[in-house]
Amino acid sequence: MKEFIPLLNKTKLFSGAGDEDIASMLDCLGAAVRRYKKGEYVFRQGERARGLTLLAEGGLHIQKEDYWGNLSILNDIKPGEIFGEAYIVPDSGALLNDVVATEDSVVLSFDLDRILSVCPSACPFHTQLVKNLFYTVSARNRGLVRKLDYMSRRTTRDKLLSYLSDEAKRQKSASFAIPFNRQELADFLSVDRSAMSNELCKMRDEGILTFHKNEFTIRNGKTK
Amino acid sequence: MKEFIPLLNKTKLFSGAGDEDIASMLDCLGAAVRRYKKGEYVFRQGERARGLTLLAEGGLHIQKEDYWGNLSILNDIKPGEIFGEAYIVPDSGALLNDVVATEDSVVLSFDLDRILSVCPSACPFHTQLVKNLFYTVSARNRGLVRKLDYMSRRTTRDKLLSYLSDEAKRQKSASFAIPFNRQELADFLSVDRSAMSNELCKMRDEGILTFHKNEFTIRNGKTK
DNA sequence: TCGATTTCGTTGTAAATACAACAGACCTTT
DNA sequence: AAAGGTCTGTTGTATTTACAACGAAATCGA
Repeated sequence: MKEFIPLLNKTKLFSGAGDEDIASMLDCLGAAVRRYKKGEYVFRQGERARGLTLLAEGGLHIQKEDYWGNLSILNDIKPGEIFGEAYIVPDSGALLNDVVATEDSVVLSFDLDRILSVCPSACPFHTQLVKNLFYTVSARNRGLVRKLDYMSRRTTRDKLLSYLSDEAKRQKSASFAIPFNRQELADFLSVDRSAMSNELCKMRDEGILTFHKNEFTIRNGKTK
Repeated sequence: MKEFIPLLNKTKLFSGAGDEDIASMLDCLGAAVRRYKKGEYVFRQGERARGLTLLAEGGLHIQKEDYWGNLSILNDIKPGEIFGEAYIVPDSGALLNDVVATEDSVVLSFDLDRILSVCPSACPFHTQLVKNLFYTVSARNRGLVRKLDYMSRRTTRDKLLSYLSDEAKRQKSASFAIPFNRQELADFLSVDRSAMSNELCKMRDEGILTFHKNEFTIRNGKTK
């Protein structure tokens, strides 16, 4: 378990913690390691969350598939990020989404009940952990609002531009990679893949942007 | 200020607090009262949040208007609910949305800095407050995910059905009122008002639902 | 290296949506 | 009661999108 300390040191959840803090938290919170092959489900819609979970290695998609097979991708999770954090409170109900490994992944899970209950003697960092958790949930909240902003655009082009320009701003570069292939991007923005592909090529021909696979470059300071 | 204690007693934020707890919190957190006429802005996009805010009376919409005048309604706030809670953490950046009073409203605001910093001696309830705050942000988080679920539907009909059936489930009744008129509902679901009105009437003619103004009834246990 | 699979772009058609314009119902105010 | 305004439903048209099908390119695995 100690092999994860260097990683955890860089996460927002353990921000401000020393190695010895993290070691005692891993123990106090009953951390467990799970490994998933690409394509395997970490959680399924309708389940109860089993605790706070953190991605150590690999990649995940938070997504949902309806009865007709339509896939909708809510979010992309990268190493060091937590997920399912909105379900660690009582009465949060069943999970609304599936969580799927997009590559071979390692997941750490922490005991549900011990996180929000105080154990001041054993874990001096516990207070800070709750605060960090709050920061993280707030950040997720703002991220969801940004996604709603993309989705509220009426046309595929506007959805694409708002997402891509936001991503450029977030990565502080006009050139950036996105964590989706074309089909996944379409499922993320809830549009048709072929229509989206068409629109991307039109924008490329108009000189608005260039791309190669999942690498995009926005031209002319188009940041709206 | 004490006139708000009965209201605050019923809010999730002060859940578990006694009257004396609330009174000392109001003092400790530097609560201030602001009043807004219908149509006035409580916050504007791009501002920095001034603190944690709670709606005491009236109604608010969290919304956004783009350069072309297209309105997008993110959320509806009712008395007892807090808003802007995702911005009380450091480095949260500027507000992404406007907050507008949909009727004459009374808003309580609490001091930003004192909420997450511990003041154990003065406020025995402070620890519980942070926990309640965390619960509330988590609940908001899940609400945003639900909204993303409506918005990810491809057709106006599916957007309407997912929203209305979800609202029926939430209000635990096949008959329920929504906090929007037609134009606002369209701006909430990001669809055209006339097309939406058309679709509503078609569904009524097909026997899927009935409505009168903002009162809807879903028939035949249609809850998908 | 070769074959199989996945990804991506392209096209055509049917369906759904946005937009504009308008009429009637309803509400408020005087 | 009348006038003015708002809200809602309706219709027609232009635009946009979804859907299906296919070929080429890239990727993967043996």
